[in-house]
Amino acid sequence: MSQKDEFSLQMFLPYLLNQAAEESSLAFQQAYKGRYGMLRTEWRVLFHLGIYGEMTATDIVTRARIHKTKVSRAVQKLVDKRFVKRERSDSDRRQETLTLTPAGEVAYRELRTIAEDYDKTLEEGFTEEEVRLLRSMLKRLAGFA
Amino acid sequence: MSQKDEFSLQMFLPYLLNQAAEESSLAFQQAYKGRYGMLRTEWRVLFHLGIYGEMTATDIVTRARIHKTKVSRAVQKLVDKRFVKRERSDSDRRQETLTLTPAGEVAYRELRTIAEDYDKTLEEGFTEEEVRLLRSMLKRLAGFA
DNA sequence: TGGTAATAGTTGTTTTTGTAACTAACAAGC
DNA sequence: GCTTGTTAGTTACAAAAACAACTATTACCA
Repeated sequence: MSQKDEFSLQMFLPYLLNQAAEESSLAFQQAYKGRYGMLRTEWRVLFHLGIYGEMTATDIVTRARIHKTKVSRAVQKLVDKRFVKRERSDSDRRQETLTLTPAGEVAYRELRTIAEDYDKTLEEGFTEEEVRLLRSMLKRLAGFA
Repeated sequence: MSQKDEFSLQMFLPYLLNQAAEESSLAFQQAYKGRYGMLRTEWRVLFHLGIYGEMTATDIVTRARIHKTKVSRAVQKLVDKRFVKRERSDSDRRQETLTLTPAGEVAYRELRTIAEDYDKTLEEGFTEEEVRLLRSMLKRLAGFA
């Protein structure tokens, strides 16, 4: 299968980023899907609550850049799984404050440990400096910087 | 919104990679979706044929790591758009050889130019050496290396 | 050569996502 | 205090993805 055209998909950053993101997400997906039957948005919501504590759905929308319908559905599923407690706020009865239940805390901590360990295996073979630079470039490409 | 937990999502490579991939894909999506009404799998198939020339659907499945049902449906849409010609192979009548039509070549070349230009804007602000390292790390994370 | 397995690709069904429209609560101005 | 606009979150419907089952053809091998 020789090249007809000298352009390479592996030179195209959006393509390369997507492939790297998909490949590197596979093993972690086993964890949250396999153990807890979660979808991608669900573990992200769980982690946001685990990391930042009490948040509203809109806080998560803003911070994680997930569409509000996806957040709404993920929260509903996490509530069904008894991982998240949802309470209408007294000061503004439109919004609801979300917090992890004890079971949610346990799930978060287990998944966080898996995430940390897995991240270390991804870093294997690269130097600390390389990883530091990779993260900083990715943050900028992601628009975090 | 202070941190309750010292773990950071921005330190977790799968998350960071996904955010960077999504953000960096947005602008290019405008091009293939807006101009040609294509989906992600469609431009990828188009590019594979543009780059490598004649291929079978399975070749694309293997090389692009896209599930065969997605490839099958993307090919169908590209055939409907008159961008791809599909022919049963004589040597093995199970497989079909795919090639770009002249209109497909035109679309490919236009999108490739947009891709190249866009890639350059993504690289802005980084040194050549940084970009080289980024690509090499992403290739390894993607399992290309 | 005839039977079983493997491969190429498609189709049908179920989940998940995307988009728009919706309800409920609050805010602001007059 | 009414009207208009905005915000928080949900729901309904359409589009797309995931997964499994299917047809047709070829390969293997006893």
